[in-house]
Amino acid sequence: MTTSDKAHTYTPFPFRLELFPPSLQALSKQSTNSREMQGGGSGNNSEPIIDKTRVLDVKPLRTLAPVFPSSSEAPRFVSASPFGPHSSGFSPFYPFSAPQATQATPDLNQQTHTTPAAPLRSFRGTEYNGGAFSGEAGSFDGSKGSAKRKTKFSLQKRARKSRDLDFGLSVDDNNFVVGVSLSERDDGNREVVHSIRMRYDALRRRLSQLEDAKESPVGIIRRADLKAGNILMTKQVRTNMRKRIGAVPGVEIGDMFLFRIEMCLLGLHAPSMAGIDYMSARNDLVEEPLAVSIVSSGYYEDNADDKDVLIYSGQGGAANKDKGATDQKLERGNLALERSLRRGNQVRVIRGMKDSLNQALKVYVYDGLYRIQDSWLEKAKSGCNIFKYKLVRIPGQPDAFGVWKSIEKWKEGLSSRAGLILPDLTSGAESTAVSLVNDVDEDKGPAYFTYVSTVKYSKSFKLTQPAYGCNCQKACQPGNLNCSCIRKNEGNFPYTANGALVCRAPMIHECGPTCPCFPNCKNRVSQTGLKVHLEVFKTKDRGWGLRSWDPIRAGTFICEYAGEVIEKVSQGGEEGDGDDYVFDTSRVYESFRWNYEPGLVEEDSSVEAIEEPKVPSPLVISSKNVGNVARFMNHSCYPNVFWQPIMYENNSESFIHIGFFAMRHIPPMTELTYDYGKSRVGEAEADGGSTPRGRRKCLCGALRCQGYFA
DNA sequence: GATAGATCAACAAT
DNA sequence: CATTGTTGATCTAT
Repeated sequence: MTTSDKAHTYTPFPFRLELFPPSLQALSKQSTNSREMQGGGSGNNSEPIIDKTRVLDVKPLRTLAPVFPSSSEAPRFVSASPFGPHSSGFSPFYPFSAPQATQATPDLNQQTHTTPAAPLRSFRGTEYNGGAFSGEAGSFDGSKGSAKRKTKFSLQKRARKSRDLDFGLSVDDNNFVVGVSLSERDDGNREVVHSIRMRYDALRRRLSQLEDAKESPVGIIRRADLKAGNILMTKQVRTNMRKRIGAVPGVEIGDMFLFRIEMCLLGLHAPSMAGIDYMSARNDLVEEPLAVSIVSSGYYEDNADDKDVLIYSGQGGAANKDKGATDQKLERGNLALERSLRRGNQVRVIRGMKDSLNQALKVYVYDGLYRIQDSWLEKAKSGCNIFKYKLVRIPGQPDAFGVWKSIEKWKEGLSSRAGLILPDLTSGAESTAVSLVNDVDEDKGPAYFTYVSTVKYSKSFKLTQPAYGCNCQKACQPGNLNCSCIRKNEGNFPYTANGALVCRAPMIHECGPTCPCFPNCKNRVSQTGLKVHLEVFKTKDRGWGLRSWDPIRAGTFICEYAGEVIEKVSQGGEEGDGDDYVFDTSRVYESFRWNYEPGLVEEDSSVEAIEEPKVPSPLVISSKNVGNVARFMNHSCYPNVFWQPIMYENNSESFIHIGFFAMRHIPPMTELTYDYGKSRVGEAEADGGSTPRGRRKCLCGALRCQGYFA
């Protein structure tokens, strides 16, 4: 097989050769070698050698006659798929040094995917994409300042009006069903993928919230993940339904998932449970199954220690309550993997592992494309035969699972973090250490400041409105409307059982230090300190930034904005004083949609939660001299973190805190960013194209970067 | 009191 | 249309 063979096969997709040019050749050679070696026993590599002589009673897989000449590596039957995986949008990410934008907004850097220029924007207000609520954002164009409040209410009305037609399966004139066009259901892109993911998780959190509030007998298993998935599947809010070999448009290496259903909705891995996804491949000679993706979840005895090599077990044969373990058969997924080995096909690999923050939960990472290099039969612990497949990662792809592995080692102290300056820059002020790292230059740390973990109000800024807490005697129970703290949240417990924020709201009311409920009350999420292991690190061109060693699930509380509440400086030239460390609720922030769509939940047929934050009076916090990790978070026009006002009382006084929450799932080592907003002063100068006076050039790198901020 | 293992209902794909 | 096999939350034992 030669490169030109490939080029010929993939003629419609010229990106293909740009993808992993050196590795393709290298790997082709490898797999050819391994095929040649098959008759002779073990390969010539140094991977774990399995004693094949111990396997009895079963014909070796190798007796299967190859269906195609070995040169037919490139499967013709998929020639119609949009292989340009990240084709157009292929932008490698550099987990340890890249500017945040590369990771946080890789999708927006390129938009030349195969999706036809469908009038996506013309769809009603339920459509939103990632952080930029484009459908609505348009209405903000040119709007200054006060326009925001007005829109907050009109947004509600419009959304409700648009829901008059049944959200069922009917397709409207534009071929859209709930915001996903027909063509996007076949072939996705980054925007659609982000949109579906956010809608899914918002719906899932809302369903969890409703379940939490029900008084259901213990032992009942609640699967909000499946329920949300089922609703979106039924409504056709899904993409990449056309199966394909190779990359899936819109899904990037390193993307993280919490539920199998998420991967079904995105077309990354269709089966909701089975570990092997395959498709029937046909040419003039035969029809045979070929594997397209696998999930290594820990259910079988896989070996997933190596970041580039995965020893994967076939499916079936596992013991369950009705029957004991049996030998696996060479059928379905197992057969597909075997065929893919012969054909040298790429196989997508999703690696599952325990969530470092909660061992009971699982996280999945899309680790890119692998090729199957070998297969054999092996005795499982049960004594039955199981198939084993050796998958090797195609070189040249950005690290994904490898990053997680490295972090594991840093945590265990097996290898130290390169460039570590301080193991804990908070000197114990936070319950979780915050690393200080610079692997970019010689800078030994940010300028001196005093670390505090919460916001400090001076006397004159105390709010004087009457403050009262709840009277709950234990932990506040979701659904208990006798709890005044819950009533203040419109009767909804603001957090799921896992502690994720369900919805944005004008204000979140938590139980305060003087509420009588137990300290383990789940309505104190923002008061229990840092939970994720954060790292302050030197960016290439934007000073210090913040990122996490732990995966962060959408809705997770990250930290609050600590500092000193200050009297708002009269706007004007004075801001040139150089206080870059200011948070100000009165700035103009990009509107975006994060909450669930009520039309998708029976209980919420006509209620729409208002998202825009609302504080009684502008709150300005300076963290220049006194602050916490939040002061290191950089701005992005396409952020992955948002702020949310939170109020709770202490000794009959209410205080507002600014909490930061994850907008979407954030894989480890991805820079955390939020929208700094724009000050209203100088807004009129903002149309000139260049950075207006007093503003700062934005380096976030997002496609929709506005060019400046602050 | 973390933590591993057992249990069980859910449900998309076939 | 019934079957299949794996999942994620919860329960139980250590």
